[in-house]
Amino acid sequence: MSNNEIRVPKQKRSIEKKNAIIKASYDLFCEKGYHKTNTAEIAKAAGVSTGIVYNYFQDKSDILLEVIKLYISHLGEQFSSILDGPIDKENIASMIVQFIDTSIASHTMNVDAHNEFWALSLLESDIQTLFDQFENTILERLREKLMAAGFSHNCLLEKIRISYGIVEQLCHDYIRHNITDEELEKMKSLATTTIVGLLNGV
Amino acid sequence: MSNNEIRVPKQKRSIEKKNAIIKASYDLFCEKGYHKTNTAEIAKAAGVSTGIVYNYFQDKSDILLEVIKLYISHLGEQFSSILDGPIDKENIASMIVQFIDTSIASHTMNVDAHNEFWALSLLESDIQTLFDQFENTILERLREKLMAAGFSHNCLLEKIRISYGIVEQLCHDYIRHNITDEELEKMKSLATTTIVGLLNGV
Amino acid sequence: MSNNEIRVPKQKRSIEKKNAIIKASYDLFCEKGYHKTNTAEIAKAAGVSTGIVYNYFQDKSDILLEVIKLYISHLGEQFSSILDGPIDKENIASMIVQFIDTSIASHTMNVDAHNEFWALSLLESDIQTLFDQFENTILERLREKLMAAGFSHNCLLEKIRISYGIVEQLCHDYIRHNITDEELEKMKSLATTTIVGLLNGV
Amino acid sequence: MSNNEIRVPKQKRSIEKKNAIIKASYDLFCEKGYHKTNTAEIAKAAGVSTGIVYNYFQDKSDILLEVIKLYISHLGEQFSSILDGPIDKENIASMIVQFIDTSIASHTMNVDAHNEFWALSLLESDIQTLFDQFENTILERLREKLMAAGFSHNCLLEKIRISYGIVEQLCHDYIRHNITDEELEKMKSLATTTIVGLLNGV
DNA sequence: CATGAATGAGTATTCATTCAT
DNA sequence: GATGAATGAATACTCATTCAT
Repeated sequence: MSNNEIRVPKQKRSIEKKNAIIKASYDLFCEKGYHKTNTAEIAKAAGVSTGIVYNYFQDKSDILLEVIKLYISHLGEQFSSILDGPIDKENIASMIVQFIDTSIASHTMNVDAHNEFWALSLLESDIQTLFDQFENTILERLREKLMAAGFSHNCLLEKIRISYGIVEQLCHDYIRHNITDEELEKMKSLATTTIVGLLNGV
Repeated sequence: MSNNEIRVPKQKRSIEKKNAIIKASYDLFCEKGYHKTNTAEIAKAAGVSTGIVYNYFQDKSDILLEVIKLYISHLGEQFSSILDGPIDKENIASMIVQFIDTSIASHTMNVDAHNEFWALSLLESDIQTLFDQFENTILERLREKLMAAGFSHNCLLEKIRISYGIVEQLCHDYIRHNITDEELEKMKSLATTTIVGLLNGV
Repeated sequence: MSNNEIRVPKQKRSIEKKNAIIKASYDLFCEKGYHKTNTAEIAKAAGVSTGIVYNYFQDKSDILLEVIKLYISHLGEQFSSILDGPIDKENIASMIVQFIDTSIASHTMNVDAHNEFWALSLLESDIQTLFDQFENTILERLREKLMAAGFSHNCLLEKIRISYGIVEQLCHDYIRHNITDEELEKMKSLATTTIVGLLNGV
Repeated sequence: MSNNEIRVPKQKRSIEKKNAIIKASYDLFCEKGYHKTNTAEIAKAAGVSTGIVYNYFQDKSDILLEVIKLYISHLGEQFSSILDGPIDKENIASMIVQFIDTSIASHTMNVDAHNEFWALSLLESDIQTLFDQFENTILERLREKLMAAGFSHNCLLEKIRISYGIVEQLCHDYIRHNITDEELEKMKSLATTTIVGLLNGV
């Protein structure tokens, strides 16, 4: 009741400290998992006392939320070059290859983060919402890009969702090592062809 | 660690007791989640003492493993009618629709179980392996079926993996309520067409 | 939610253990006060583990409630000889003297317990209720006794309440050392006379 | 312990600040209780920084002591009209009624303050001493008044102590709602008669 | 085999007090 | 003097696992 007054740090030092806590938590959650990381460890890794953590965060799950936001912003950055760049209807295949490669890189770069945060998103609706919003934003931006590039408006969002599923499955199979490199190449090729066909279809 | 003498129950009563524990755990994990269910609750729900649980299971995570196996066997049963039945190359579209509907039903029937166990699979490699094996088995059986039905062997497994991703994404979007029923119908239609094209493609 | 199942111990060993916890808590609360006694100390003093405490008690304040009940039962016992014995209208004065002496002895015997538990009764309504019930019971039993002894029914309970106040003040003054022994004797004498007059009055 | 240099504020602003802290604490202690009020809340309510509190007070319990003094001075004021006014031996009954009414009003006005501070007085000897001194002062002043009004010197202080106990019990019963309004009236009447008799007695 | 009482390590959070600025 | 960010010790309660009976 009384101590709900979480500081919104405006001073540079405070912001740095809050970010240090988020960063330290991010690393620990990836390394040990959220549930197996305790607040004392977070404070120590961030170079602060245990008490001060609660000046910046409501509770431990509040830290998690910020960590997830950080993770999602990383994801966003990785796709920004594609989403911000121009799309040419003629070169759509190369753009899809680029998207696939970026997705694979993004998943591979930090498998632990992906697994941990994705798992937590399935368990906590707050986090689920964040991921859903992110996914929707990305897909919507893609839709606008593709519309601008002259692709048919017909069922465009649905086509993009299906395409997104194809790419996700590809990443999933790759990360889990269910497939060989040879298979991956075949899948990439098939995926690209399929998506191109889908987008160009009626 | 030293007490590895977990009984493999052969007596009928023992087997029933072990199954009761697994069933009770399954229900509780779906209802409350694995982490929020404690062993005392499991024992009580199964109608046994807390101590006896450790005669049948190494530890709590060992119970989880059995529960996951049960869940996976449920999943397998749901797809068995499709996988056991005949596949006709001409009617492939209707078979795909059936597969999609079964997948959606399977996910929808117990969203909690799906979320909970899927999340745990991301966090524990033992469980991940079980799911991977299941996925591989299903996809392999599909491949054999499709080969028998006369589909081109060329990249067939890769095509199936991509198709599987399309269906999973569809289920995901449906469960998360990101899409309307109208969108769902469009996606089902698109998905079917795309998969048919994929399987019939070069 | 799930662990509200506080055992009501029926086995002899369990009852002994529960009583050991209550007794140890009683002593510690008197010695250090309720707030400055932690659950680890209670468990240690009772010769049990910290965890088992929560098999018998809901939480720490639940222990306090039982301790208060024990204290009140002690108080009750100390007055039982007076409340159970016969009262003769002619010898009412000596009975009052006896009551005063018992009250003083009761307060003096364990000043710490009196102060601690009385203070807590002012801060927690649960405890206040227990004390109020005790006071009401005692006064009611006195009323019945006095009625049986032939005292006027008129305003009898009110007279008893006032008399009770006189005795309490006396104990209070004695314990706080506000008064000398000489004063005490004078007050006892005055109190007795006043109460006798009150009870015999119209 | 080493920093005993608590400032005795002489500047007007300092005194105001100290008083603001005391006043804010008084209100908070009544509202939430001493233990459930933290120093950050006190500082905020007083409009000062948390650090400055320790320039004026040794520690938190030192604030409490000042708050108790304030409370006691409030109590004193409430009785001053009676203690300062003239007492006529003939009209002693009405003066007693007035005293009773003032006592009840005083207790009723802020039951929380009464309970909280009275409880703390039982737990802390410093506070106990303050209350004892107050009680002794009041009773002594009453004694002087009554002597001046011509009442017998014989056992006068003892008579007053007993009378005081009667009034306190009355307030206690009233606050705890153990008694009905009808009972209260009877008790007030009986109390007055008893006290008058006591003071006029040998 | 079976019981369920007992263990005790583990953890998020609070808050009086200090101290760099 | 004044600030309020920072400290870190303290504590109730949980729960997987064990073991005496």
